[in-house]
Amino acid sequence: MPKNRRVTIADVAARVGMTNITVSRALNRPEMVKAETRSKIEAAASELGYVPNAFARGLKHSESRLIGFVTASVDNPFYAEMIKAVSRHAKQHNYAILLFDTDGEAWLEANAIETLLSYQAAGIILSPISDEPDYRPDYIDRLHNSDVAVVQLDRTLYNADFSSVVLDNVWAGQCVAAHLLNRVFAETRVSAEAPARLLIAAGPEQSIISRERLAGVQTTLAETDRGVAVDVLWGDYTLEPARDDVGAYIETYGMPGAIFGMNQLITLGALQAMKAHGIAPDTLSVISIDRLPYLDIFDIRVPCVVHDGFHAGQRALELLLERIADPELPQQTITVRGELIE
Amino acid sequence: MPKNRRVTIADVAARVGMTNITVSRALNRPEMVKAETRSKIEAAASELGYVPNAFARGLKHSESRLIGFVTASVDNPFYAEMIKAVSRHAKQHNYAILLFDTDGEAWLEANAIETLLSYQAAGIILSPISDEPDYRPDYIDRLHNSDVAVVQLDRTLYNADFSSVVLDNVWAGQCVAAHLLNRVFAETRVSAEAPARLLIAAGPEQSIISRERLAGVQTTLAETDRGVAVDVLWGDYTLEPARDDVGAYIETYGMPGAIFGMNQLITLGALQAMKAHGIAPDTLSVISIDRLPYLDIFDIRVPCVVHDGFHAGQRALELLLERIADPELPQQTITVRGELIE
DNA sequence: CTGTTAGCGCTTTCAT
DNA sequence: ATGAAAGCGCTAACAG
Repeated sequence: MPKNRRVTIADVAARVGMTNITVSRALNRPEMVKAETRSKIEAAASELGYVPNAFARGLKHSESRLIGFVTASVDNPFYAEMIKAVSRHAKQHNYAILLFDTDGEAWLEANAIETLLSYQAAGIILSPISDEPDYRPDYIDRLHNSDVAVVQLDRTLYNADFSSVVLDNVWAGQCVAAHLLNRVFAETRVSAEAPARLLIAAGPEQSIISRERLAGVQTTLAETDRGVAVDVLWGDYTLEPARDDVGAYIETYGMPGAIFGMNQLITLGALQAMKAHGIAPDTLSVISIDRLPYLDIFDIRVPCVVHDGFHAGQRALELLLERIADPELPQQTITVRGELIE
Repeated sequence: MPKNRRVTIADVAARVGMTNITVSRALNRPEMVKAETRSKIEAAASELGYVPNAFARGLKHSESRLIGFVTASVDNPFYAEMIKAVSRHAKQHNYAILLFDTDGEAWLEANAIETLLSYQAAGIILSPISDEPDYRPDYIDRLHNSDVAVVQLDRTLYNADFSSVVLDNVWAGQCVAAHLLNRVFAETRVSAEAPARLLIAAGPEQSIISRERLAGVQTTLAETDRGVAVDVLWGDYTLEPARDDVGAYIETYGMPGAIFGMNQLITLGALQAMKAHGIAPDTLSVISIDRLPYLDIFDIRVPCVVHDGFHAGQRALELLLERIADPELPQQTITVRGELIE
């Protein structure tokens, strides 16, 4: 059986002996049509299996009910959580989500933006591949010149004038340092010769997020007279380099007083390195940003600063909807503060 | 500064003193246009910031480059992996992904399908909220009557005639049973009075997937003369009921010989229940389907049958593309077999 | 190689 | 309360 030609509004109209426009109205502005006509039309529509054509409608209005979500990694659990939040709230407002996983590639990110523009996306939630100052993609201007609403999420483009929902990274660093001072370096006294060492496994050296987290740690440490020396290993927010570099560090300098992993994957890398060097997790204090899921079931406690991804995603969508409703609104930045979980 | 009206093909045409169609051709069929004209047009297009209107194009062709991905849980890591695979391969073929998280709600699933139909989606990858025989959503017929390609992924609708990529659930069950016979119940002898007990924490009682996994276990156990009694706790693939029911079971019947959790969350629930009852993970053998990530770092070994979500997603997209290319192709079922990881 | 015409499906005028 | 006509932006089909 060959598939039937698509049912249009005209087919429905013919069926009930009316014209297109009446059908259109019956379906979209029911109050403008006599109740009797309307129910005839509705019956005919569902009988024929009428489905409105989103393209025709979009072309007419030159606006769409599409929101783009652009991220470097759908499979990062923190992003998955944010996607879930965005998706859930978007559909409450009758928007659908176009999802782009850029895989960390600049050209895929540029493509994604281009595609969203061509679909007249009402808004874009953008978590770019990099927050480093020298990443200045060409699409920034096109975005500014178009009338899409844009909200950056978690990562932001350096100096780009868009709204954003970001984490309070300085605070997260302070939190980590405060916890370490209380628990791990509590005994430490000023001692220039053999200072206590804190090893920080960070993201990229130019990443603003990493630098803020580091700055948070340093300011809090500087407020005390405890002589804690900080060693930083720059990485890229993935597991492998963190594992290798922490391993190399331990071989060269021995065990530090504590290790701070700047995200989930980095921390897991550090823990793997420790395991490879026969260091049990409870011998060496490890602290993280982002939760290491379900470890509590096994009585492994890695304290961490946890951010509510669901909340962040929801706020981003709210910001986006506000800007869609009123494009003249000033850009806003919302900061989401994490919480230390022991 | 007010946003400029959208740049159309006509604006570009005016700029270079040509007509629409030439511009259209220069952009889409470069070989049909004189090289010189083409480069003038390309220059003008990029200068004006021309972006093709996907709606106009879609309306014209009555086809879109959109693929729908409908799932009950974006935040399930197994699905996240499949989404990543689908997304990566879709963009290689110039398709974008419309993502719908149905949150386990039938009406949201129906909405998602409706929306995809209205966007003339070229194809839909569908992982429905339930594979139980009494879940027969209305949209099945609409899907059959339309010309969207549909591939079911992981979960399938009972008796719906769509292609699908599913896991080899019977085999997974057999694998689990074989492993238990080798390692845990190796010593067990026929003993009608006090048989060894295997506790299975399953999904919904009517779920085909759960029943297949169970059937796999039972056939393999039946091939031996080891007297292993199987107790099944039906649940819903989430953590909490598994945790509570396993806890209650342990209180009533004491510790079983082994526990088999039918997915990641169920197994985690079982492990939580064990912890609550002071049973260390290495005292009681636990086996799972789906990997419990990163536990090896902590020397916790929960053997599991692991399925390659990335591969499954990729196969699903391939199947979909084949059907988009040739809608007359017969429906196919691809079975992905897991692997036991100790 | 380039232009004219027409139409995809829908909805916004402006009538009736 | 309903209808006629026009057009959103783009591209087949058919000239030239």
